Parts: sequence; C-alpha cells; structure tokens
Amino acid sequence: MTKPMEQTRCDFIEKIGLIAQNDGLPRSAGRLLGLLVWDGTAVAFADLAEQLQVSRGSISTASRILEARRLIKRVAKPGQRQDYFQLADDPYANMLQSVAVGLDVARAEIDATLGDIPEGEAAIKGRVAAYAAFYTQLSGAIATIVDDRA
Amino acid sequence: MTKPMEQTRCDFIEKIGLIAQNDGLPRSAGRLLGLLVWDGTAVAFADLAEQLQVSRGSISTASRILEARRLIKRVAKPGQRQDYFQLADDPYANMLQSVAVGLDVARAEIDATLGDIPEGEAAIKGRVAAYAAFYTQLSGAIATIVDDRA
DNA sequence: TATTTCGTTTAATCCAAACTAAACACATTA
DNA sequence: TAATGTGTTTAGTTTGGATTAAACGAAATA
Repeated sequence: MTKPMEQTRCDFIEKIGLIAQNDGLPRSAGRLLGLLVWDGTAVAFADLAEQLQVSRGSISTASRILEARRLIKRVAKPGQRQDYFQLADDPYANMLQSVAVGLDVARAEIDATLGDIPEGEAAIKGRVAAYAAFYTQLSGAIATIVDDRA
Repeated sequence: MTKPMEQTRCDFIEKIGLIAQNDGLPRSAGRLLGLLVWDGTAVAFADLAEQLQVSRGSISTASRILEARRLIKRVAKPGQRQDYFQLADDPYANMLQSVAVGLDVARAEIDATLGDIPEGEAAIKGRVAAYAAFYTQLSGAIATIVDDRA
C-alpha cells in the first residue's frame, strides 16, 4: 500500500514548515516554500492562500520574507492581475548566503566587545576572541561551499 | 573615556543572549553561556541566578540545555554542596556538532519524503533531492571544520 | 530525627511572535 | 465614473515558548 501523492505532498509541505520554524522563519513561510519546491511551477497568490489555508495577509508577509532572501521570486503573467510566485533559480545558494550574513552579524557583535576589553585582561580577551573565531570559521566554511557550487 | 569593565561584561552577556535566541536557544541559556565565557572560572548555581537576575528554575533549565550540548560542564567543589558550572573544554567543536545534528535531522526528514515519491515524478523528485543535497553539503562542510580543528 | 540547603519539577503567568479580519490604497475593468 | 480585483497594512487576537513561584524530593547537617 503506497501513500497517495497528495498526502506525500502535504506531509512535505508541513515538514518544510517545521524545518523553517526551526531556522527562525515563520512556519507559514516554510510551508509556502515547500509548496513551491514541490510544484515547481508559478502559483497564484490567491491559490497559495487557498491551498495553505491561511489568510492573504500571511501570504503577503511570508512571500516578502522569502523574496527578500531570494528563495522565491514574484513573477507576472500576461493578462493576469494576480501575482504569481515560483521557486528562485538557485535557492540553496541564497539560503547559504542568508546563513552567512547572520553569522557575520554575530561575529561583528562579538568583535565590538573585543575592542572594549583592555589589553591587561588577556584571559578574557582570549576567550571572547575564540568565540568570535568560531563564527569566522563557520562563515568561511559556508563561503567555501558557495564558491564550490559556482 | 573608556567604558568600565563591568559594563562591557554585561553588554557581552546580553549580546550572547540575543545571539543564542537567534539560534533557537532560550535567551537565558545564552546569557548563562556568555557569563561563563567571560568569567572562565567555575561559578556557583546560586550566584548564576543572582547575577543574571533570574529564578533558580531558569538556571536549572538553561544549564541542562547547555550541558546536553556540552557547551558547559557541571563541576563539584570539595566541601561545597552547590553545583558549579564552567565553560566546557572545547565548546565550539560541540557547538558545531549540535548544528550538524540539526542539519542531519532535517535532511533525514526530507529523505523520508523522497522515498515516497514514485519514479514517474522525476521533476518533483529532482527538486526535493536538491533540497536534501543542500543539507548534506552544509553538514559535510561543518564536519570538515570539526576535522580541521582536531 | 528534625532541619536546612540544595536542584528539579510543575502549574500558572507572561510576553513576543504569528496570524486573522478588516480597512486600505491602488490599479483595472465595466 | 463606479465597481471590482489586487496586495499591503494595521489593530486585535491567538498561541506557544520562556519564566516564575511554589511545591517537591533528596542529601547534608544539626
């Protein structure tokens, strides 16, 4: 007994919703992304609200978040007034970049503290510097992946 | 006019709290981590609650989370009944591992879906597989960092 | 044993983020 | 023009996680 496709699709959409939530995105944004990954085609604004069973306001917010991260793109269809959305061309590279940006922000915050620690406090300075280095390393590793893909 | 050390310390603790929150940890856990990074020494349970101005319950919860991720360790002091906590030996390696575990869980979830997609749906399967591959790559890159450090 | 000192757990509260419904602004169409 | 079809914004509500106070159990001390 194999699972019906429609069920697999729903499960996938919900899974991506949970994963997104885990990554600090609204769950509805994740579900929207999941739907577009699955379908592949351009889907109309109203259809998204209908299929995901959320308000138009939620679609508006979620789509703008995903757009800002360049995971999806808004497209126009000739003769159609509605906005359509579809998966961005290389969403994963952009996903990596968003992660990298977040890491760099964290490192910058820590670096700011580092500048306020007097030279005398070498031990403290060392521990804080190690923390900053961690973010530098992680960000660097992600940059490497991005380069490898290019 | 340089900033007083105590102020720099407080700022740092709060910053780590915000960064932790951004990473899906309770803010109080991040503040606890920040304090232990700064101080370097073993700090008593009651002192943590006092210095961070939170309840003992919060310290209990936060410390257990950080312990589970091996970012801090619980230590005993001879003749002292209180628990003491201090920064783990190599907290950043363990931090990386926690991240990697999370990524692997996400990938496993997506892989499960992948197995439910019939062969005929090559396009869908391709897109979902690309998503899974993204997590595989990212996890692999992190594993590389861990190895480099060893 | 009784008391005190711990850390944990639980039930209730708090708070911020997410969501909705409705108002809105703008463009298109009739 | 008026009416309709759009996406956005906003005010209010809902919801879930974080926090607390208090009860609890265990261990040390008296």
